[in-house]
Amino acid sequence: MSLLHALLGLLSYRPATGYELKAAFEQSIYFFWNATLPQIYRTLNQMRERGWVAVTVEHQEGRPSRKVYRVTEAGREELRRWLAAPPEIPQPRDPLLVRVFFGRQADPAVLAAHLKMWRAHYAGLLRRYEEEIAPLIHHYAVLTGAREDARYWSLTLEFGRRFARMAVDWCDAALAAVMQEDKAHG
Amino acid sequence: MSLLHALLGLLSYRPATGYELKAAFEQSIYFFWNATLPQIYRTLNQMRERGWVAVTVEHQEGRPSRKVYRVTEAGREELRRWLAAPPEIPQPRDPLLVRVFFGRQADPAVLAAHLKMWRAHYAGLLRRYEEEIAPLIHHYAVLTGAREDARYWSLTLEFGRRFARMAVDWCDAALAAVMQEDKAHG
DNA sequence: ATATAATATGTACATAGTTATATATTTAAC
DNA sequence: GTTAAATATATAACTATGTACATATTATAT
Repeated sequence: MSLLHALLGLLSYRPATGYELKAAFEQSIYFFWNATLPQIYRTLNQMRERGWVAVTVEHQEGRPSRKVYRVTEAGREELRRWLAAPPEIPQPRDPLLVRVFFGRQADPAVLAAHLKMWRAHYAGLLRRYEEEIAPLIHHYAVLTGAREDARYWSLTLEFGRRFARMAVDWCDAALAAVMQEDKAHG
Repeated sequence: MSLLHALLGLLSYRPATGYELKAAFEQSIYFFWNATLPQIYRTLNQMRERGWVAVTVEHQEGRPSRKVYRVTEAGREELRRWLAAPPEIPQPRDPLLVRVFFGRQADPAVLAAHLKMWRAHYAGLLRRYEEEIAPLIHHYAVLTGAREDARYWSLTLEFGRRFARMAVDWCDAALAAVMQEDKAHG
């Protein structure tokens, strides 16, 4: 299960609470894996049951206690084992492509609007990669001295960039085709 | 729910059994959505409960009966409604990218092996698109006269082609980076 | 003749993921 | 001073998906 191992991986950098892990996700793993808070808390419980993380409850006067999770040696072993296991090929699932597939039965103008919205999302993602994520990786690499790690983070960022660029380009081509259809038959 | 509407879409071409729908999936929708047989049967039951499909049981002597599903007028309306609804942006989930992200903690040689396996998958998919899926679309378009539909099918095929090509290219770049790492520190 | 694969329809169980809700504190804005 | 947003930790209920198993027929290969 990738979520469990993604959490194990993040905790291998430093101990954290469930909430902090969710925040860490949103700046990194989010782009190729994500989880909601309830899912993270449930998975952390599973990890504790298996002895892969240990919990320290930090009591604070008059405030709810923080549950800080840290990876155990068994957890580090499990992470290494998982990293060496052959990767599963993901099953892509995209509702837009289903809509395009059956596009003949839809209004071309509506389909074009869908494509424009979808294109805007990936164009925005591309901008975010350049302006937010790339500097963030550099910042972390310099600040924490994780230069070796940063090389691998950059590889996944590069995947995101290429995917978003591909999505925008395909969308332009699809939009041209759909709008031609609209003119001819609408 | 995209699965339900993908089934509705496939049934809009012609009536079919659950088994036939699974086979149809594997030649088309499979590349951007898929479902197992149990899931298809369960969803067909839901669709029947909502009045979107009607079932004809074809009894055959000494053989188990075929349950042929056909879309109702209410079902066609639901499909049109769904096609016009704004598309959800999918959350990408790829275990390989999680492994690359934490790649610093793995053996570079093992990571390279993962990337090679992943690359081979997308290279094979690209070949399959050219040699199997593209001719299949042409075949269907000519045979059934669904030339208008075929344009939309081709748009989704083009997405698959571009994605696979991007995946192969990124993999080559990532492999070069990882193997350099292996030489330097392995 | 025998075995295997393909056709055909499911149930039961397990896993994964999302949405809604509850609670309480701290910080910033008005 | 009050309100709203962000921080922080969850539980419950629901939806979606996947794996294993059960059953029976037909066609094909050996």
